[in-house]
Amino acid sequence: MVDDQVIWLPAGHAALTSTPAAPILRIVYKIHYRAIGNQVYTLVKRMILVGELEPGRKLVQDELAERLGVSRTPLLSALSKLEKEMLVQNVARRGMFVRRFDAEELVQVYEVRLRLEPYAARQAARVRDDAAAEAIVQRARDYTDLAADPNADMREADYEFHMHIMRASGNDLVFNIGSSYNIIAVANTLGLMKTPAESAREHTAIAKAILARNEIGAMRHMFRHIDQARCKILAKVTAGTDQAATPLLKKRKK
Amino acid sequence: MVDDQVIWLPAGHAALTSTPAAPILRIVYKIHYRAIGNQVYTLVKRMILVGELEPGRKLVQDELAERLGVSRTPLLSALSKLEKEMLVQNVARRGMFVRRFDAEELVQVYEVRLRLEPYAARQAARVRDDAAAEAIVQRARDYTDLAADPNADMREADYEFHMHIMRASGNDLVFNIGSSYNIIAVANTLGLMKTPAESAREHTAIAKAILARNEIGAMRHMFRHIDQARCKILAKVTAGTDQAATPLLKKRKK
DNA sequence: AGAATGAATTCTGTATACAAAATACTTACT
DNA sequence: AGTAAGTATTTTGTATACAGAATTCATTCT
Repeated sequence: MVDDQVIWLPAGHAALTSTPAAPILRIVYKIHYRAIGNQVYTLVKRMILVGELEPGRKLVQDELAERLGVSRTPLLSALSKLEKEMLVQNVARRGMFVRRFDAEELVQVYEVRLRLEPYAARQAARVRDDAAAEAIVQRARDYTDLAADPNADMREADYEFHMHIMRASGNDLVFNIGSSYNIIAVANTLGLMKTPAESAREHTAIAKAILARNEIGAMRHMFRHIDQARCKILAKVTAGTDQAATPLLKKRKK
Repeated sequence: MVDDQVIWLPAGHAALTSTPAAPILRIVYKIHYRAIGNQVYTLVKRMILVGELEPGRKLVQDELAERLGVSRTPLLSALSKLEKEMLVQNVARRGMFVRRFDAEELVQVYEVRLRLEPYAARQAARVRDDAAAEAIVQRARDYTDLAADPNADMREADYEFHMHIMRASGNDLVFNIGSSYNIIAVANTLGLMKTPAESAREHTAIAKAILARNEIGAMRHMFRHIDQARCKILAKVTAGTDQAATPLLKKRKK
């Protein structure tokens, strides 16, 4: 169920993936069979997120199907899912287009993240097992390492860190929502909201709190982490508008 | 984008639905064309939510396609979307099954609702226009009226009330998540957590706050409304641990 | 009779086919 | 030459076809 949401690190997530749990109890000895449709879904999703299929681009079905070496049938299933994820938009009788996100939508994504991710962090701190905690700490380290390189693309590392926490929360719905929609924010480089170094510090603090089973700390750190980025986006969006940015928490002034 | 998520009251929601916004600027004079695939999606979703297709039931593609009078191709797209919504589960090479939600998953749904809906109510109170406010108040009235009948099925009215608020919040993503994951409908699968009269009172309070542009009040009322139901479910879950509280009615036929 | 084996059937996953809509291209006309 | 009409081509939306896996049924063997 949680499967096939993974984009950047299939290997890393594979370990986290739960088995399909057939409605009929029966031990399945077979090697994991993965329908072409799902592979196509994952591939196209990656192509979009990586930017190989840029926003606004029309996805000609024959062309894309041939490129992937499959027929249009599994491609259609994949595109249907992507449409539900708002990554792709179907215009009747005209075709599928890679969606273009504007700043306002980005704000909405951040509003949702602001509600869900602090909860996820708190839950992760509460219910995490050692493996999950270690994985999160490792992702924070990875992010920090990568942040040293000023030219590095931080999106993958950011995605991994946040998704691991949602996964560790034990709330599959949150993880599912995250992998379906959170990526949107990641995929959209409206410019970095913070310096990588800044984010790296925050990631480390969050990871530490989860490791220490510090529920409130994990929640607060996560909240601030997201709220700050949200405010920066809001500022950009409402540059000329009266709609005031409403920080739910005052920024700390140093 | 927000289209085709609607289950119970297509007419009511149709007015709320935004037009597709084609990537290519062009005025479309044509009458709204609705792909069979989307209709199939809506129909199957309704069949599942209404219980016509009960949890655990295998969806034989030929059978279902014939019943709907379409081929398997649009059905597959629909099922792909429903799979993403977790309403349906695909078991490789065995088929699609209507998912069964256990109590634990219900708790997860409530945890998510508890984070998103108070925010939605607050936003609705802030940005609502008069039409939206009136619609919400009306839904609260409808709910109250229906609650007078002790045998009434409250689910539709509940769904309508909550979805209208999410829609009025102006955050399409929240609305999308709500309708995608059937958050409301699913949350009610174990039966309503409160008496209809109790809920009716709370709905009225929420609607009133939104009408009065009382942001904090709307948020608080909504929070309490959901939190109480969540607590009751939690109680059920923890209480039922000794006694296997999973009513699995196996239906084997033929 | 009951288990085991194998054939027949059903059903999924995927490819291909086809009609109608949309788009691109030609040609005729002013 | 520039525009409009008409024709050809592409592309979508949907149906049908088909191979092989899963399931059921029939048959044989003990």
